[in-house]
Amino acid sequence: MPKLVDHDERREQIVAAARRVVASLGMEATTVRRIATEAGCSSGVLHHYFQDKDDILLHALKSCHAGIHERLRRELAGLHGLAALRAMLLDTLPIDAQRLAETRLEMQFWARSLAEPELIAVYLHESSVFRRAIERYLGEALADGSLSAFLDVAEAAEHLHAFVDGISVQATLEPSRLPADRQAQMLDDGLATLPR
Amino acid sequence: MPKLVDHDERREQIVAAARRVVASLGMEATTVRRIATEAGCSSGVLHHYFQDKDDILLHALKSCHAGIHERLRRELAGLHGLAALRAMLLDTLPIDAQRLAETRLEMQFWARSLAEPELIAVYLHESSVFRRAIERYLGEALADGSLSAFLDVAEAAEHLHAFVDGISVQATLEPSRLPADRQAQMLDDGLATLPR
Amino acid sequence: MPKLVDHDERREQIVAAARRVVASLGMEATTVRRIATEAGCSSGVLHHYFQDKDDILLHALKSCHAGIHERLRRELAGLHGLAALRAMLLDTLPIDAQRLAETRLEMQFWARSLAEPELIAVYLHESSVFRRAIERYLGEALADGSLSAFLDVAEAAEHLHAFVDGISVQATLEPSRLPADRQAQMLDDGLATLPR
Amino acid sequence: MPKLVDHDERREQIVAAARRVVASLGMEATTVRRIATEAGCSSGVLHHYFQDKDDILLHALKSCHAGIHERLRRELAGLHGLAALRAMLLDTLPIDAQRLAETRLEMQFWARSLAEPELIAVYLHESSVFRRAIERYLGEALADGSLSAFLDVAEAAEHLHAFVDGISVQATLEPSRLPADRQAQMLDDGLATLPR
DNA sequence: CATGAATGAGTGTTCATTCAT
DNA sequence: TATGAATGAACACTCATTCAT
Repeated sequence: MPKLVDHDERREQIVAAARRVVASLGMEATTVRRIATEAGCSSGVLHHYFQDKDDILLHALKSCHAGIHERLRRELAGLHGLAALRAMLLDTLPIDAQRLAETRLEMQFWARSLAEPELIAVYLHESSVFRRAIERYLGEALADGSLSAFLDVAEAAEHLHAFVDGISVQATLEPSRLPADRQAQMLDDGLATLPR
Repeated sequence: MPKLVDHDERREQIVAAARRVVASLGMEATTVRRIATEAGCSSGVLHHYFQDKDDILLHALKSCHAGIHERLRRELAGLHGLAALRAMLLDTLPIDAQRLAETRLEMQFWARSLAEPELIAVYLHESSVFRRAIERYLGEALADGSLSAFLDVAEAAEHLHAFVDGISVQATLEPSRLPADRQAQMLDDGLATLPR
Repeated sequence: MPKLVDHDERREQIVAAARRVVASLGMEATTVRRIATEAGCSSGVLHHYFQDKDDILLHALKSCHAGIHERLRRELAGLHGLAALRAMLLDTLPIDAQRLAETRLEMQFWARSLAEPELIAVYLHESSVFRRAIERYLGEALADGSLSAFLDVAEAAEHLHAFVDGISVQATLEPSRLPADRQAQMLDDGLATLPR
Repeated sequence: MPKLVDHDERREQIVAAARRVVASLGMEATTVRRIATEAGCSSGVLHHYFQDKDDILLHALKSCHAGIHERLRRELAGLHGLAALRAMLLDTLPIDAQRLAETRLEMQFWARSLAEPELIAVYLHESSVFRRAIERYLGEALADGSLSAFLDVAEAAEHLHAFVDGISVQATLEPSRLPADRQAQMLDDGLATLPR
């Protein structure tokens, strides 16, 4: 009988380690050896589970996205319209250590994406999914009368997307200036500009 | 002191080369040799003018900021209030090749900043200056009556800053979706939410 | 002892796989894992049957030799003198896919032998056996009068050995220039120079 | 002023080191570091002069060929016909330490060539040049009457080429059995079979 | 000042080998 | 006996930096 290892679990461990390293040390300081150390294994083992370093990093990014989706699924259960919209947008902001790590990782990949078409495709897909979710909740808000029927949903989604990305950037680069409550306040103010 | 002039000129050449390399190829592909090649000199010469690679990159970032400030000084001459505000914010968006390069460079440094305190200090200062400029123009708009006296200037500046940063991120990662006129439209829509 | 049969059979499978890999991909591309894959088993199992990689390769070489001997035994049955000599020499030339693979493998081991005494011993033994066989058939040819009594058998054997090795090298490195019939023609021409 | 280094001379030093390493230790034990050590420099410097390891090895092979050609040019000056032919063929045999090293290197590349099209092209060219030289000298021998007019020059060249390659292989794998005088004797015996 | 050759630590990756299961 | 996960040394190669010229 072979050594019993849950292949998928092991991959997850490595990917989680990669996420931690990228988020905390940045992309430039992220080496295969450091990921291995963080994962508590030797460097060679990473090549049993991933093709190469890029493969690990790509999975780290996708894992981050998947984690966010999973969390959203739980948190948005039963929510609709503006309530769902606010919850979702707030959830993507770096309002705690976990989310800050996610945004830091995302920003590392933004930089890398600008030189790597494969990565930018991942971002574009994610971005599109995110905007469609915003549009859905805006649509619900329109339907239940909490927003004005004259609202251009697509445009508003675009605005909100840019807005929360901007907040994320600044709250990540200068966490002390934009603590969680400041971010939430900004978000609520932004949502308040939507026509009722 | 003619030598000194040459000296500064040479530094500028190198810094400009570094800016081009970082903006076009990304931080990871930016090597001292490539900067030297782009600058049309040998790799060794860079260490006569800069302490090390980090020093070059730091100056590249500052040079980018200085260039923007210089441009703003020219473009905003004679402008006040909302007109100045719009012009300034529009000027930071990636609406043409030059500004796109600047944003690409900035985003590369965002990622690097997250692991380098010295770089983040540069960002924080720049960010603060930018926000104060926004506040000044908002103040002028308040004074000339084009904006409601109830506007919280600091808060609005924060919002606008985040908003244009968000637009920048998305227009840089997905230029086809957010061409110049879309960006301008978004900016104008954003400004339109300010209370009159 | 049924286990023993399995044991030897398994060894043969591995050795045969090793021969295929070395002959087709060359020594440098021959890894334990590739041999295992080719043999249809895991990489770890190879160490149950062989001490290490060198041991596998050594057996691959010996197996190749044994296969040739076995084939010669069948093909030379009933043949004597010049007929046997011609058949044997022709049999070692890369005149078909099987023999080409054998020569390719042999050449891979030549290179490796130059740095490994243990391998060169195998070659020397094989070489000596081969030359003695040539001498035996030359002796028979002398005895039956098909060759001149003045022939120096040992010297002629040396010549023929070198000659067929040379043909093998060239036919292996440039198969298109020396197809099977060309090789046979060269061999016959070479044999024709023996004094009658 | 830059450090004065004769670029071509440095390349030659490295190539010479590579030749020594390949010839003495074999291809498998030939690492970039070992070549660097043998050349008396650091491993990084090799990449200033060559693209990669393959490039170094390719140049080592070509350098070996060039060296042989240069030597032949000197040794064959003024020689014609059979005398030139004998001198040339003898020169390629591993009759001394220098030529043995050359043959050992060549055999390392034979093995490697079987998996690398680029290398085999080098061999094929060299092989063709060599055979044409043999044909030229045979033609001269025909013309001056030292060989029979019925000789098939192309075929004889092919034979001689194979023959000296075969002698080389055996003298390299078993130097004690085929010392220089034995090789010379075999070559002369082989030449003696040419029709007068 | 300028050059670019040289260094050597560090990178991603491969691989024979070991060993818990 | 068989597995294949794990190890870690070794590899080719890159690169910021140094320095003799």
